[in-house]
Amino acid sequence: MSAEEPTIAEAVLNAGFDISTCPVRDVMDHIGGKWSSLLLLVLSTKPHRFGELKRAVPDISQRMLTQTLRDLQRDGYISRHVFATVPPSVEYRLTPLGESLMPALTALVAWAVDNHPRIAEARQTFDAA
Amino acid sequence: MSAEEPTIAEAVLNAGFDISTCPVRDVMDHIGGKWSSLLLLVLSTKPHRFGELKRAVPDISQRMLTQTLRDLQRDGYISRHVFATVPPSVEYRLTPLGESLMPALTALVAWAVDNHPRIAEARQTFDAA
DNA sequence: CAGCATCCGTCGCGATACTG
DNA sequence: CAGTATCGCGACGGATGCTG
Repeated sequence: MSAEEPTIAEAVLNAGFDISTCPVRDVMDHIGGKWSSLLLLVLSTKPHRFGELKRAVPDISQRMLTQTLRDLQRDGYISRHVFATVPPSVEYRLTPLGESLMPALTALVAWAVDNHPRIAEARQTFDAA
Repeated sequence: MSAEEPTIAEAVLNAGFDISTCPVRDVMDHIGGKWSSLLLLVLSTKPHRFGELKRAVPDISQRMLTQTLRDLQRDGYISRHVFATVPPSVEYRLTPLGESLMPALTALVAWAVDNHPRIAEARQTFDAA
């Protein structure tokens, strides 16, 4: 049964991918957002407060930070803890589910770092024509 | 030097991530597109012609198929081979660079398949409140 | 400090029609 | 068969100002 075992790609493809049930779309469409992966990466080092996240990702707007954090929370990647202090503070941290995603995500990031020069080169070559 | 070795996340974060140089953004922003990962997945099984890709991903528009393929080609993930037959046929296949990406990408896909139920559950819980 | 509300521009993406 | 061209909408996302 090992000789003709379908690859992961084949398995997913053969399952068909209706937009409502396809895990690839459901997951990729969310962590593929403009800020999601970056925020997950930041939170993977340690829990952060709202302001810390804003400073860690300088060019994110307050609006998108709030919205992206809520989306990540909704999907169960991160948790939100409110401390009723004065002034108030809110801490965000990865959930176990979020942590379980990190190996795969960092693998992709590591690939990106390694192959970034090659991509830049490919782009130059393509644009030259 | 192994005790305090920075993680991949820390390394990327400490390097700062200007929008022009950050590999995470540069790569994620592209393969995070609506169709990119799906097409790469399809092409990872074997080379496909334009029409085959269209049938393999039924709900993609011709416009987005053309555009996404061109973007993937520009970044060096796939190559395009024209056969001057009648009628004409064009074959797309992964480049070595594209193939080198697949392990990391399929790892993410595998995670998505495994944890899809958990995400759906998290969403339900969140939306209930 | 940690948001929410509003306005507004950009662009991703689909639908349709046309071409070599 | 494998595209290109044009149109249009809706979502994404930035800037600004207000609140508990």
